[in-house]
Parts: sequence; structure tokens; C-alpha cells
Amino acid sequence: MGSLRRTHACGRVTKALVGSEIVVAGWAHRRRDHGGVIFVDLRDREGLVQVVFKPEVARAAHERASHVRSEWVVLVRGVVEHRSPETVNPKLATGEVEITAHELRILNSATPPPFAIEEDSGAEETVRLRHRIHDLRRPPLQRALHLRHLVFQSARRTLTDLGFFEIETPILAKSTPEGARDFLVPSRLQPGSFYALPQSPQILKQLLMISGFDRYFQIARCFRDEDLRADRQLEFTQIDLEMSFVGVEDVLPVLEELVVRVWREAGGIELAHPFPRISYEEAMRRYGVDKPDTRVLLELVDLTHVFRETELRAFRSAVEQQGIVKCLPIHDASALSRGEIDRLEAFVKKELGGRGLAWARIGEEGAWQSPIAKFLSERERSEIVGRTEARPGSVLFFAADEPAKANAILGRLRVDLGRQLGRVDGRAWAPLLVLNFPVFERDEEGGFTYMHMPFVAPVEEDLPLLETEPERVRGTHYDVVLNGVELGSGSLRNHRSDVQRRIFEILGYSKADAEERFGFMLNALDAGAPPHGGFAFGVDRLVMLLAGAESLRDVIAFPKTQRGQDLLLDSPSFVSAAQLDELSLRIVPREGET
RNA sequence: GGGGCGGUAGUUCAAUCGGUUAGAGCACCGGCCUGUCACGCCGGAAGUUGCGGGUUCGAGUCCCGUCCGCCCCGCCA
Repeated sequence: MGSLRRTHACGRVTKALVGSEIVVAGWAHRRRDHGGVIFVDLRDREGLVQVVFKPEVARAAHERASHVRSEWVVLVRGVVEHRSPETVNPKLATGEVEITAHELRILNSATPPPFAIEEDSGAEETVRLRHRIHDLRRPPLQRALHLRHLVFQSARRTLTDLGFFEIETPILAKSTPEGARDFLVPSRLQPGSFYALPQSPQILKQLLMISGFDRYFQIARCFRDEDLRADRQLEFTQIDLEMSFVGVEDVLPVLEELVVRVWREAGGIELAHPFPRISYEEAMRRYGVDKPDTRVLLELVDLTHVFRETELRAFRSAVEQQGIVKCLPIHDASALSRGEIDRLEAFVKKELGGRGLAWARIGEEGAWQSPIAKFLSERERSEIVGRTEARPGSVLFFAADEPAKANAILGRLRVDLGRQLGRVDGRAWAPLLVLNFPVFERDEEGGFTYMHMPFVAPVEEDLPLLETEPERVRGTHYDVVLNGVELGSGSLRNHRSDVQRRIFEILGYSKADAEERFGFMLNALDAGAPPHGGFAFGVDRLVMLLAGAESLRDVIAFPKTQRGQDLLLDSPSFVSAAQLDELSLRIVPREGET
């Protein structure tokens, strides 16, 4: 490079610079060699600019330029000039100008790229992940990671403005028995003992509240050793925050302000606020999910009581086994063909694990066209029609199953069909606060388990229910939902150890169990814990939404595949016997393996 | 753990019913070309058809196993 330093970014060369000598550096995006004049599109983070090499202007530079290939790294000194009107390129931000090169320095050659460094490379994801360096040079990834940066900066600014301190917590943390599977890190100094990577900084941030930090936030890396999905990675990032001396109504405005400012500052989007609110119970009832996309206008109807004594055995047995019967009515549904309905039924059975999908089409004069019609009494049919407001042209879908399953099936169909049939309200963004999640839910054995985590504080007036009907205890838990995607969740936490102990009891921990597993937490609460509560945003999903991406992998610089591998680094990988030895570890082959 | 889709040149795809030497675009290499911008023209090189086994006179194609990628269920405070 010598002593020459770049003076301008390629993508920022404008008409204002015409006539001046500048130095740019970047990657040779494309070379067009006309034998005489040679054009090189030079690319950097900011964009492309055309460099012209003319033999009569700079013989040596022109000669050198003929050797330049795609992705070579070069530095150019030249003069910015207007393009003649017929050679202006309107597709390029810098297309009205070009740089006439006086000097070319080749800083590095490069192997040919495995695919085109373009908006859409056309390459398969395996190839893209293996060649992540080239993939990251593509504009969509450059934009996504820039967006991520803007999100972080906006969040930091906003939370700082609101009086939060940014405090780090350990990555080498401790395994706790609840929640997801831990990633373990063997300790060399304590042979046989393990750290766990944090699933979230939950406990530590509560300890920080007890320590008096009042308002904390952190851009925290979290680790959960569970199977991956398009929207789930082994490691992910949260904007984590916690506040002292607050109730729910003090936390929610902070979350709203954060989301509104991030969308404004990182995305240039004004979100309507305050955000609409809905209870967990209402969300499940009307939409079948706890994170409804409220832009979709279709809604579910509960028909359980209609079928208590029905002749239709599948429905009655579902109701008898504490299940529910729900209906997704779609009016004016002539666009839904019989073939489409059959396809949906197959989809429900195969993909969603449903027993089936009952349906009915209401014909002219209200005649039922339906495989279940003959099992339904006059009264049942008229009650269904009344409840669903069905009319000629309506199609009704029914799910009779345990509540979670029936809701999951119809909740999914609601969104799929709503989008497919255009039953949407036209908004680009639909933020929503979901409130009052229950503290407990029943587990498979009929006992209680926590719905989100064991530290969620009950709503104050429901505290007496802890002794009588734990199932009905509403929690202070809240979710922020955008377009049917959960951006994050939070709650007030139990700051009184007696309430926390009672909850452990209901969860089935003995006193000794609770002491052993959470003794340090209970002691900490007793050390003068203020009322506190907080929240954590899933940044990756948030950026995915803002970027309009389909997968978390498109907003993370170096993501892992569905099997948890990094195809670029080729991790995870075996380690040397010496390393294992130092950690007092031995690899034991699994049954059936050699 | 389960269901589904996929894997052929660097890359994106094609290859009839199981049948000649596995083809094409782009990329790559060489040559020509002074206004292109997906430059153009001429020529060239490029393959363990993911891997292993089987059926067959003959397998990219059929069968079995396995590996890898993606989507989903389970799982994920």
C-alpha cells in the first residue's frame, strides 16, 4: 500500500468531487477489458464506483489493470470525472461519475469467488455457509449486519437515556436444573466440575437488582443446547434489562419506548403507540396462539359446550377427555376448493400431528356439505351457525383435541389461510403486548410446572389463589409481540422469599430440594431484595423482522447449521488427547458405535 | 427421537423407459477488442453424479445403508 491512503469510500464518490484527485480502495467487483480502455467496478462497504483505465492517461496502471481479477484487493489514485450523458448508469448510486485512474496498486490477489457477489447469489445455503466470507460480501448480509449495529446503538442510547447501566455477567456461569439443556465447560482447576454457559443472565440480573443497581441492561449472549430451527440458534443475543421498585405499568412503557426508538432509528419506521394490549386468555381464545399476528382478520370460535352430548364420537370423546372443540370460520370462501381443503387436512395430520381436520361448507339455502354433517343434530348445527355467524359460502374448520393441540392447529391455519386469502388489515407492523400469562400449567403427570420460569411473580390480587387454585393464578409475565413474532418476554419477579418458597412447593420441590437448587437465590431475596422486574428481547429475531429475512442465519455473521455445525470453521471438532487429559475427561463411545 | 424435501463440473441446472464418450448457462483459463457497466466475439480446460454396498450384460437413473443441507413435530425458563 505504501504511503497512499484512501480518501473516500467507493460508494460515496459523488458529483461534488468532480475534478478532484482521490484515492479509493476495495475489491474488484467486475472488470470489463475492451483491449484499450478497461473498466473496473470497485466495491467496498459503501457501494460500487467505476474506475476507468486509459492507456493514454496512465500506461502502467492500464497494463496492471489487465491482470486484475474478481475480488482482487486494489487501491486506485485517480480523478473524479463526469460521465458523458449516454454513459451514465442509473442503476448505480455513483453512476453519474467515474474515476479516471492515474495509479493502480494491487494489494492482494484473490481466488475466484465460488459464487456471484450479488444481491442474489443464486447459490445453495450449504455453499453459502461454507464460503461465508464471500457470502458476507453480498449486499443483503452487509445490510443486515449494519442494521444489527444500528439496533444495538439505538438500544444502548435509549436505555442509557432512561437511566440504565450496562453491566456484564459471566459467560462461565452455573448449571441450573430448570429450562433448556446447558452447554457445559469442563473446569481444569476443579477436575470433574463444570461451568455452564448462561441460558440467559436471569438470575444474575436479579442479583444485580438486589445489589442496588436499580436499572441494568446488557447485550447478552445466551446459549441453549436444543434443536435448531429457522428462528432458533444454539447461541443468540438478547437485549436484557431489569428494573427495581417497579410494577408492570412501569416496565411496559420502557419496552414500548425501546421498540419504538429502535424501529425509528434503525429502520426509519414509525410504530403506532402505545401498543394494543391483550390478555393471554383472550389471545388463546380468539387466535389460538399467545403471539397472534393481529393483522390477520380471521378469528377462532370456541364450540366446546355445543358438543358435550354430541353423536359425533370424535368430538365428544375429545370433550370428555378435558379437550376442546374450536372452529375457524371463513366466510365468502368460494376460493377454497375441495382439493385445497383435502390438502389442508393432510397438512394438519402430517405436519401438525392432528387427528384430522373436520370441515363444513355452507351451501346455498344453508345446506351443509360436510363429512360430519350427518352426525350433527339440527340443534347443534344451528348453534354452530349462530356462534360462527356462518352463512351461505362459509367454510368452517373444526379441531377437537386437547386445548394446546386444537389451538395450535387452528391458530396455524388461521395465519396461513388469512394470508393466502388476503384476509389481512393491510398494516405493515402490528405490535402487541400480551399480558397476564398464568404462572403455572399442568404437566403430563397432572402436577404443576411453571409456564415461563420459576421466578415470575403472581399478580398481587391472585396471591390467595396460590393456596386454593394455583392453576388460576395469573402471572405478571408479559410478551412483546410484533407481526406474530415474539420479540421478547419479561415479568415482575418474586422479591419475597416466602412467596418464592410457596411457588417452589407448588412446583413439587421439597424444602430440601428448593434449598439445594435455589438456596443462594432465596438467601439473596432475604438479603433485602427490592421489588423488581424486567425483560429480554431476542435481538436476532428483531433484526430478522426489520431486515425482512426468513432465517436467523441471514442476520448472524457466522451462524450454525441445523445440526449445530459451523461449516466455515468446521466446528465442533475433536480435540487432542492432551487437552482432554488436562481436563480429566475421557471420551466413551456410545452403545453401538466404535 | 420422528415426518418431509434435496445432494450431478467452482456454481446454477439438464440428462427420455436402466443404454453411445454425463450436457448447457454463468464463473475460470487463453486470444481479440478504446465507452462498457450481467460488455462482446473466438477457443479451451473443467466430473469419485455426497459416500458405501447391492441388483443388472449395463446404474446419475432401481434397491439397501450411511453422511450432509433445508423445513416441520417433539424439545426450546
